[in-house]
Amino acid sequence: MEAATTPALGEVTVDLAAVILAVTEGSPRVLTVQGEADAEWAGEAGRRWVAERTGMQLGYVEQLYTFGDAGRDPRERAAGARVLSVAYLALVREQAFEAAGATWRDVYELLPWEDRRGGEPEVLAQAIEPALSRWWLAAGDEPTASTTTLDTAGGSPRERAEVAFGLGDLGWDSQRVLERYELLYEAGLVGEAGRDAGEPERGGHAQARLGKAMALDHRRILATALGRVRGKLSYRPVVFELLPEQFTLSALQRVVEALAGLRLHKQNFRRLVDRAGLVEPTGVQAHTARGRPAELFCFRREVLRERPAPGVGLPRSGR
Amino acid sequence: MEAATTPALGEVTVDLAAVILAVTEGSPRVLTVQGEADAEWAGEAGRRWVAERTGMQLGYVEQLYTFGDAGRDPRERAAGARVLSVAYLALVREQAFEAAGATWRDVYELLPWEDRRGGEPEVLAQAIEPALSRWWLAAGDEPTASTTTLDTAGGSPRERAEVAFGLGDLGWDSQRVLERYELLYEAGLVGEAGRDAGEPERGGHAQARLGKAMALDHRRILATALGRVRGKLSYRPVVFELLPEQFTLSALQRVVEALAGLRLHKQNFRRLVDRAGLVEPTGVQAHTARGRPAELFCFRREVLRERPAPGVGLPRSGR
DNA sequence: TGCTCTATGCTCACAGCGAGCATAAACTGG
DNA sequence: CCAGTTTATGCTCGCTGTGAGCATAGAGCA
Repeated sequence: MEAATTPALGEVTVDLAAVILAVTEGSPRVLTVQGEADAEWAGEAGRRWVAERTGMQLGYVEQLYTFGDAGRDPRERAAGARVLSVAYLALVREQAFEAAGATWRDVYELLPWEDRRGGEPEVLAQAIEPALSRWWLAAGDEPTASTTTLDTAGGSPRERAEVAFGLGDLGWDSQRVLERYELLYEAGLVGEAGRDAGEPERGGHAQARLGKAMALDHRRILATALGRVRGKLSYRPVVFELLPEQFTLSALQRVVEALAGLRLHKQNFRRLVDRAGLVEPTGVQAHTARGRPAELFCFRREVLRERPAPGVGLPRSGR
Repeated sequence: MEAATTPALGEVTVDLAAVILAVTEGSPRVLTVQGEADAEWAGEAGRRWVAERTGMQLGYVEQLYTFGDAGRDPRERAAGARVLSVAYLALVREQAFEAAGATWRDVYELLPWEDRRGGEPEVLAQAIEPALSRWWLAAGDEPTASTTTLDTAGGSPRERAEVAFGLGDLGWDSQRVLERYELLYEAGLVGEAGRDAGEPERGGHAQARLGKAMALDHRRILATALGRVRGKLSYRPVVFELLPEQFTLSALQRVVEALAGLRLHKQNFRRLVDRAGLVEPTGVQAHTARGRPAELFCFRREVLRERPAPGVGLPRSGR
């Protein structure tokens, strides 16, 4: 690591990655766009950049993270340069599945352990817990990397795993998406880990890989994005970027649940968005297939002037 | 802006910026280090990179933001390339003022309107409010830029200013540091604005500039960092990265107050950190100059296993 | 009509937090 | 030694937010 003072000029390649999220039919979907582009992105130029590639009109856009780990892109070896990806997160409204040739992927097919709407997914107890505990036993109990930092819980592989996945009596923190993915990666439980290590494809008896792998480090980027959105839900009105102008409270709740990967208490959810002033009734009834018809609501902009952090506040421990 | 599809290879220069924060003698201080370096930073290599330049041992480090606006660096014109800075935020413990030639600067000399520990600073009512209202009157009431996004409050210059600075009966949100700086920049109230526009230095009768200017967009980066730290305070135990191993609750409170720029209710602060399980008593008394001696406490690591988001939770509206 | 399904209203209990009163333990100058 | 100052620490009151559940409303269907 003596390279720390190496000048970077000309040795770094920069590209852009956009993680576009939508919620369709009750499931979060992702569209990843990556490519070279001008460095400026956050403004209108970035919206156009994506629009050109996907034919979509982006709503909310924010910078997500800049990924630059060594070995994250095979082009590095080819070009002899570090490849840096500046990733952006964008939210778009529910829309046609196949928009202009773009292919949406179900987020929870890529990160199955993140969906707890149907209770704790069996992949956790069946595959993840036993594999992780085998891993931390093998890894020993020395704290990983930087003990200097108080933040990254504990430090020992075991403690990190327990906190990230809420094992034992610890609660599930829906925002720790990246921590979980990185643990699974370190423990070799996701396909990318073996691939990046240059292992051949595993055969039948091998450990089942969790979720579907993605190209490069796209799944890590997706995990970062999902964690970010989940966090943002509780203090910014980002959900409304994913919904049509008017919606029923149930629809709103379904979108929140889809992103959070949690089931929420219905009455309390209504009370929350109502009393927080996030929505206002339109007086119009939705025509529903079954059951009592619901009223349509819309986002109440004034809440931005009233509350410093308007959001839907997920429960602390999802179980 | 047809450049959106321009390939970036070779046209982008990347460097690193580190914003190092400490709290000394009750005031937050900043040390900015910028320079070319290897792209990988987050890990040990980055700590060494800073250690080489400043002789400091970093504690907590996280990636802050990647700055890449056009025109942010004069080298762009020279090199004909966009300059991208990947900025990191680091926290270090209270230490000698002059560490190995590094010069600390008082954060609130750079962003004076952010310090409300002595009540609302007079610069707000005296200079900022009148200048901002002149600005929004001149700017008209058309929503700025992207109305597409529901998030960025309101959109009209006036509403943005009112929300960011908590004008009228709106509350002060200590985290909106960047929003405030950018508004002042847009309104031409900080020195960098005129400089970047190529104006000559203002003479006597000109509008007084707010706070001390910094090179390039360092002050914007600092504002980003301060906002991030303030946010982090409430859900991560980052304060303890700035304090010695053992500390009195008053010392802890002073550091939090320094960062938040707010005065906190003493008894409630004690109750908070105590009942949240953030600290544990050591049984040792501190030898104080005056008043009843205080007990020394230390960070309680177990809290990381008990709470999903351990932090000190600042009040929503500081007034 | 009774059943199912979804929407909506309301209550209870408890935790968290803002504000303030009260006391404790050191030092100071008379 | 006492009164006054200063800082630390303990405790209470009241409001709000939130988790959990009971109950009712309104629509379609057998």
